Amino acid sequence: MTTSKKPTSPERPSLEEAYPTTVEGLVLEERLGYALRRAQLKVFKHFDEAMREHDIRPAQFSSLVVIEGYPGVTQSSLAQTLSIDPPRVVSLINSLEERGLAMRVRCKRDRRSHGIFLTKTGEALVGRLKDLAEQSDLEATQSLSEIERRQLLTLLRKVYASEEGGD
Amino acid sequence: MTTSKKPTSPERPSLEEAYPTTVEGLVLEERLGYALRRAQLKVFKHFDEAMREHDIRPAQFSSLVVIEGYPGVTQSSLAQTLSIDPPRVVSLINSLEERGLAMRVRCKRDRRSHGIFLTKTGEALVGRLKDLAEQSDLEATQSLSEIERRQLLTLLRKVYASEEGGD
DNA sequence: GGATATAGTTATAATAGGTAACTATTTTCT
DNA sequence: AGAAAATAGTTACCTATTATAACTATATCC
Repeated sequence: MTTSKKPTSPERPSLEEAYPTTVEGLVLEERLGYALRRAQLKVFKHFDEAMREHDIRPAQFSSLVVIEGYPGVTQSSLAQTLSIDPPRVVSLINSLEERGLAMRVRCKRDRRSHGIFLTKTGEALVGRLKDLAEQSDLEATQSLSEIERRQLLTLLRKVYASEEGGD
Repeated sequence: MTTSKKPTSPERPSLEEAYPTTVEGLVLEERLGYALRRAQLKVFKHFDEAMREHDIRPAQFSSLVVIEGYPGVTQSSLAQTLSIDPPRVVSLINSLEERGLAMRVRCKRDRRSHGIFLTKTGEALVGRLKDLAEQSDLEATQSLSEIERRQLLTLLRKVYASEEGGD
């Protein structure tokens, strides 16, 4: 209906009164999804900076950490753990393998699946990366006290851990 | 160095002992960035479902809400408020305009800039969308008490509001 | 042993997000 | 006033992320 496409303000909008260049989100600030996205944006920005030297992206880091904790983990297992889908794992592991950080080992029992292992370089690197990530998190959340940071982590885990209907 | 590309486990990895299909994140669970991403994934999934009927994406919703709060807001102002860059705003407003939800009005004072306004349909829709978003947030965070939800929001805002070095 | 399921892969497409360069207008400075 | 610089928006382009569908090779089930 074309009649509904009129501007809501009477006839001539009050553009003479310009708003400051940045306005507050108002209702938006009450939205959890929005707050999450903004906070994540900030934390990831710090993370990127911290990892730039090693050219490691978030998903690569997560993979490395899981592989370290579970040497020989399968790709499907990794996919489920990280909540990403199989094709994504392929390119992820490819990139790690190309850089000599991890490698696939064909499983003897079930030759369809691969176990993934860190190389020596991979193992050395992931140790360093964990420190950098830790420090990056702290910097990104400087505005929080240690208690608040812990609280935040707990609350976030409580949110995503309850996979009710899900994937 | 090729010598470093050997698997860390002795010679034959213990693939015989397969891990369960989903393993825990271990160190990963201590990472704020990871927790944020996972929580955001979940909340956004709910949001998508809630908005599917109206085919509205998160950025479109945010824009609509800001425009509603500040009728006549300029595109650059919107960009700064939502922390996105100008080209992104263009396609965003284009999509809203094409669907008859918002419209650009050239500013008489400074004819370089446009004020953005909701149409009548846009205004009607955003009211409905805000309810849906609110409900979606509640569903996505069912595992939290009302107090915890409030706490989480406060902590998240505290994180992203402190724009220290950044944009 | 043939149907079915699974692990991984490939190809492909949609989308988000970001940079650089361009147009139109306004402001600044001499 | 007029040239130079700045600003708002746009366009074109490029990259990374993520999801989907189809394919292969193995393994399991009846």
